Amino acid sequence: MPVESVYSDLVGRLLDLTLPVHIETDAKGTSIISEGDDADKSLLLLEGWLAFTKMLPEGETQIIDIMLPGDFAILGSEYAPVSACSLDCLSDVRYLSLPSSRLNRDDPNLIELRKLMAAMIVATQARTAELVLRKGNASAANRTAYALLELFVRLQAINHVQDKQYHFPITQQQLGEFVGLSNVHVCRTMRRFERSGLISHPDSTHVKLDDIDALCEIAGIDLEVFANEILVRRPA
Amino acid sequence: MPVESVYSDLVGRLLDLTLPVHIETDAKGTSIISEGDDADKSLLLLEGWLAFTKMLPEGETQIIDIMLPGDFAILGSEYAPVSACSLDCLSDVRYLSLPSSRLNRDDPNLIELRKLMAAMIVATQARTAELVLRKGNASAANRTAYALLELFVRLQAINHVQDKQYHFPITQQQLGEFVGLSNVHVCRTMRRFERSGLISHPDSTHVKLDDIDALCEIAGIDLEVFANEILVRRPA
DNA sequence: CGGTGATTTGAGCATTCTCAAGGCTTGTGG
DNA sequence: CCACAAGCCTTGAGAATGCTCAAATCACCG
Repeated sequence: MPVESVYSDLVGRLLDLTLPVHIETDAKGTSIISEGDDADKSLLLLEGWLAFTKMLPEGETQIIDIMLPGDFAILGSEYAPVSACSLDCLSDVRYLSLPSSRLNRDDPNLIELRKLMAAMIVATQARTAELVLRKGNASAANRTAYALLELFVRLQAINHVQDKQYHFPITQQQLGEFVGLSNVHVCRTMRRFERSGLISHPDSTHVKLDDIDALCEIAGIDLEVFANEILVRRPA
Repeated sequence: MPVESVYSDLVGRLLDLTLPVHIETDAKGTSIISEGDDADKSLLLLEGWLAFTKMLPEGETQIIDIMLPGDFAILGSEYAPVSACSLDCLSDVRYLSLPSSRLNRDDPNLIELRKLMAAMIVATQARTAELVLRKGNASAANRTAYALLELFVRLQAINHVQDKQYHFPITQQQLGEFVGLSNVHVCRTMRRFERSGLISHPDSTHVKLDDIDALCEIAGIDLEVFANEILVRRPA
């Protein structure tokens, strides 16, 4: 399903403004931007999964945030033009690239657009805050369950979940880089979930959350409260 | 030193706009906002230290980000009005509270103001990304050295560092909540630094970084590159 | 000078990591 | 259609980092 139908307000507004916007595409594995690059622009993801990543000098990689279709992010701004992260394609992607200067003019249409962008920034910060919380204090099971639920909630909001099941294009290694575990321990944890009947793998690129209540229990979240925090509350 | 002189452009612009802005004050230990509260506003810190915090159900607290004088943060926005974090005073503070609606109008003065705000958001995201990176992969020494250097760089940018030394109003417990270590292990790590001559404590509320190069080595950062990423590059 | 809260140090324990090896799946070329 | 290669998943065993519990010391404040 094209995300345009879901996020039609934001995308529609952008296109209405006749901004010099063109859709770009990149293949899985490509790096759109590298840490330290100059980038005075924002990005709206239309299709696929993107990861903000950082590396320690020793080569350890960390995924800071995963962008899903419809998500918006500021990569850099005029007075802070250095990208703090790399931006890697976890799957094939389509996105809009938006120069900062185009979004900050006096134009009544932009007021509404900026409201939406502010909401997305707040949502992103909320997600990252949850990630930090879990990395600091939580067990491997907690973090893994949380990651599966976060993706579930966000994908559900854009109609990418069917029958508690969604497309999962990343490896256990990458999931580990996201939640802060070794690939080995991700595997153990997921296998444990599977054997307990919490999740299953209909095929190698999908995951199904069979017992969402149990996962919420392990992750320590109330699904409804959680969704309120990390999703943009769309204007009616 | 009043931060107004340093951040005069941002504060000055705010005051110039005759926005209905008034300075608020709160005492150390106070909670300005709680996780889940409605908050459709932003905040500009003038003096003192603030912490964004979150808690797991079991009671484990995590500091997500520390705000220092001059820092700006969006707490919530119209379409994402629920605060994802609590906001606690690590010291006595003075700050401006700014309703979102006031910052998003058609007004030439606001264009420049929004540029500054965008830069602060990017800087905050960069800091948080670094924090996530370190929580995921780094040792206790790395994380502790990093935290000390992050505060050093940020405080230096607002002239709050003298002779490699700065005011440090938080406990080891709180530092642990920030870097994701137990208070016991923070203590061990800091004592090790002290015995190795990397840091010292001129008095109980100050810390001095005696060997910054060694700390950078441990934290795995290049101070100049790092400053470029996490600081706002001020317009000339 | 007692009391409260913070820091310091020790000892044992637990979670997760690293290293290693085997199996499975997918794609490619003969 | 089969053989092989590459990448990913799975499982085991030992090692290490950081945690918890506990107790002693220290600093500040009324």
